[in-house]
Amino acid sequence: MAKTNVTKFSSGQEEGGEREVGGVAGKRLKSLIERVERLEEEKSGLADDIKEVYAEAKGTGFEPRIIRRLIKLRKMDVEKRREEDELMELYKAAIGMS
Amino acid sequence: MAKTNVTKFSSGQEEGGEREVGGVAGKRLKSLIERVERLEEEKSGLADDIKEVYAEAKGTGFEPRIIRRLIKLRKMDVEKRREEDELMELYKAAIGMS
Amino acid sequence: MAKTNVTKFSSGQEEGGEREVGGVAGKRLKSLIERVERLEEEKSGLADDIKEVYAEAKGTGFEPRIIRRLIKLRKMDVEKRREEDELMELYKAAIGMS
Amino acid sequence: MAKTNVTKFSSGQEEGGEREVGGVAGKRLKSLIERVERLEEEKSGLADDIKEVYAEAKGTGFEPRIIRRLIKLRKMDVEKRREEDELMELYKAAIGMS
DNA sequence: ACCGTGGTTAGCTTTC
DNA sequence: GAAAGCTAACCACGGT
Repeated sequence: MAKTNVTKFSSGQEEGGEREVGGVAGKRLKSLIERVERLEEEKSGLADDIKEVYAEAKGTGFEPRIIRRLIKLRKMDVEKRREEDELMELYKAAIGMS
Repeated sequence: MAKTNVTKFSSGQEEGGEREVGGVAGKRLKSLIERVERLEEEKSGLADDIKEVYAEAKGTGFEPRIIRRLIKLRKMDVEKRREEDELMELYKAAIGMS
Repeated sequence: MAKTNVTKFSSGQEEGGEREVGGVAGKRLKSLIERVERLEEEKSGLADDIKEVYAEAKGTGFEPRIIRRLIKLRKMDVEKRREEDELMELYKAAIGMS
Repeated sequence: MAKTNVTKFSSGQEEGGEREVGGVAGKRLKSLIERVERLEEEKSGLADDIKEVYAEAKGTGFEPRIIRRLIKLRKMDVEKRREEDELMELYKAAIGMS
């Protein structure tokens, strides 16, 4: 392992920000954490959107369970096709056609 | 149960589109499915982004495992604070301070 | 929760066996642990067998990667069929044919 | 690379069996695949058995989570001891005590 | 309100 | 040592 960046970093939320324990590493870590948190927020927003769609579907008489199954099946189709393509690539590579 | 909307819907991908089994319901179902699929695609895009951030973190010497734990902790703190705030509001309302 | 079975139980391996902390619960817990451990041993034995088969395959000129892909594809077929059947059941249930 | 054995092999399940693409290699490949599949089936059977044990444990008031941790601990102990033994053998060999 | 199930995520093993 | 595939823990949802 090259660098280790072992950084003491308080887990509390002292408003106003980090004391310079760990120096620049602290800043960097904080930035990483905030990026992840932001992305996760967006992600869970989308999860909520999806739930809304299912709720709406249910409201108009479509069973969410069935829709879920259909979507799963379609996804499996896509994956199967992709998998087949990859296998084909493997074959080609094996016989020197890559 | 009011409406049931049971619609046979082929899971294959015949380009050109659905035969009119289910009529207008088929259209509606298809639309629902596509909305969900689109949202899930975006969602999994974000998941990939998050992975990239962790990869980058690792590349600069931060252990993803630790970062994950920090984020979890921060999330718990946030939720705890939110709950406390809600409780506080409740109390205020109870004593006519709202 | 009915029973809780909170049992102090030493994690060390004093040959000769457990002192009766927890009484009968200790015996029971030990038995459960040993059953799981035995099953996991068998399981990892099978994993080794599988590895051997791949090694043998490789030794006779078959690429393990390709075999893995083939097996995966076959498995996907099986799962897809199962999934389709379940969807069908769901449909039947939805229209009261269950 | 000595032999390559690249064999086109249909992933579908046409009952009645393989056309003779690849000849004897096809037979051999099929046999390999089936051996692996059989072993994996057994393996996943054992995984199910393990789940059952945990379910039973839970039913009688033991928390699976705790049992898992105990088992992990015990495994680590065993491995640690084995490593120590190996090291000991090494030392013995080094000083001519083997 | 709880249980069971299904889906997601993280950690581990193996491969290249 | 990096990348992928696999497995197992966790979490959230739907059903009872």
